[in-house]
Amino acid sequence: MDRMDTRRTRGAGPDLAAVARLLADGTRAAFCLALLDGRAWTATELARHAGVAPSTATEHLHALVRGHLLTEERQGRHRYVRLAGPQVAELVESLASLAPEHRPAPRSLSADGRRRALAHARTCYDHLAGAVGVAVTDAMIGRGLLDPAHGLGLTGAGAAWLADLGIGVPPGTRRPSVRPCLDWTERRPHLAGAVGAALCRHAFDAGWITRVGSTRAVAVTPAGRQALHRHLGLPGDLLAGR
Amino acid sequence: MDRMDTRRTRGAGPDLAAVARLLADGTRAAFCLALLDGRAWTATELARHAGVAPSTATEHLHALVRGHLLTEERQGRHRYVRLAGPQVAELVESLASLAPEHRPAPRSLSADGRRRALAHARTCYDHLAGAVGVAVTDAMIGRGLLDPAHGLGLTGAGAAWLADLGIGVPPGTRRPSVRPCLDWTERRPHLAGAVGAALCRHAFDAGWITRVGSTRAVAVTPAGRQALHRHLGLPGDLLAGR
DNA sequence: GGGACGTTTCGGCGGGCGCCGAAGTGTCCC
DNA sequence: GGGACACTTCGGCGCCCGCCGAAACGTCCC
Repeated sequence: MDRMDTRRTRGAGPDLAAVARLLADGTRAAFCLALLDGRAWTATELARHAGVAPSTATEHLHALVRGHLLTEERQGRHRYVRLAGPQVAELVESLASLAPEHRPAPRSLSADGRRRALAHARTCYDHLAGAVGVAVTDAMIGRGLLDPAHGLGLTGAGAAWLADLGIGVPPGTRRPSVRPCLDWTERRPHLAGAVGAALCRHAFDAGWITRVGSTRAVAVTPAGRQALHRHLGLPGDLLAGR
Repeated sequence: MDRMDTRRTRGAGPDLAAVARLLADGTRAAFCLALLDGRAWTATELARHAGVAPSTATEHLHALVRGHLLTEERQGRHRYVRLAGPQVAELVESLASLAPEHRPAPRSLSADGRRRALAHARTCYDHLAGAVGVAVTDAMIGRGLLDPAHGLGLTGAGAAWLADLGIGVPPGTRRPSVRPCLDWTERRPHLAGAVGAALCRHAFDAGWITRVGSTRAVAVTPAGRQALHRHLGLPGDLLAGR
């Protein structure tokens, strides 16, 4: 029997495998995890982040762009890449959530700490996730700012609340203003979409939250605790972390 | 520089890549797509389905079980495997939804037809998805059988409605009785969880829907159209497909 | 123009891994 | 017991592909 015949593994096969193969490499996976912060990175930044030569990074980025997981944007001698969309971010998140690191009974103490920090509060693409993200969403529903009956649509009161905080939501965006996004720790929808992104950006700008090191985990600052208590009635102990 | 140092690709790397690598092979992907019907398959069935030797299938199944994507159950000389849970099914679905086959502007006419059939109605793990699945869920919300305010919880009227149809939902199950599941065609939650599974099973048993060939696509039968119109008020033309 | 720098292309190397067939183990049933 | 059958283990083959460094290309800025 001809060998070529049996080697359909890498060649034809279901298209599903082609997408998975893009994320099956440690370096490309590291790129996507880094890009999960929603920002655009240059090729060199990603190369240094993952610890590979620039030429290697170029090849990986080509593959990811060709596979429609990333979009690129050239500016002068720089090449910026970002995740191609929320679906890609969700895919990366759900892959990570099935990894051994996030399975019950974690191995090491440091891994456990990392896991808990991420479960508490983190960015998911461009909005807040984790226990804090879910708590914020629940509080907004409880105060009538979001309408759970219409896919977490923004109510009139919600729009006023945002305006009151000085949070503007770009109206021209194609994305639905709010969109539920399942959380891997809570398995419950939380606030994504344009509103979620705007809220998250404001929380960073106003110093409510800060990034923990260079990870996706975030910490709620004392000012953030105060603000979230005043504006949403969230209890201080929930936001204290741990 | 030592070569071992730079070869962290396959070895260490982010755990995300390890999960993706399990689905990055055409044969393993074919296994998971087949298992997406929610049933348990034997190793030999899967081997024949994917066109590989039994020994090859064994190795793949070991990898998938070790990676917690599949669970196994030995019965006599048979080894049954099934997807490890709804999260895995969702992962496989979202990988497939990002594959070129499901991207806008499909290539061939046959691929287009397949795509449309799947978009219309299909099984997703153990419940209904596609336009029909979403329509059923919407109708149930509209009739007060599901409560969108509590994560698509079953209302009292909903429980009575199910009982009236003779649909029993196993109470001992750990899974939440209803659970939203995002649809790749509609990008909207539809009815999953124990209730979704029971409803889907009943629809098959009562002859409301039938499988199209050996794919995951399903067709609504004339009897099914009648039943869905009577019990949920769904219009006949929506269910006619195409 | 010329140097600095971000990015790309290309060759070459080497390990990982998916494939098979043959032989071995366990289960079922006559 | 003995044969059929589902599954597993093992050895070997060969391709895929990720890695690098060197050199080329573009852009920017002095």
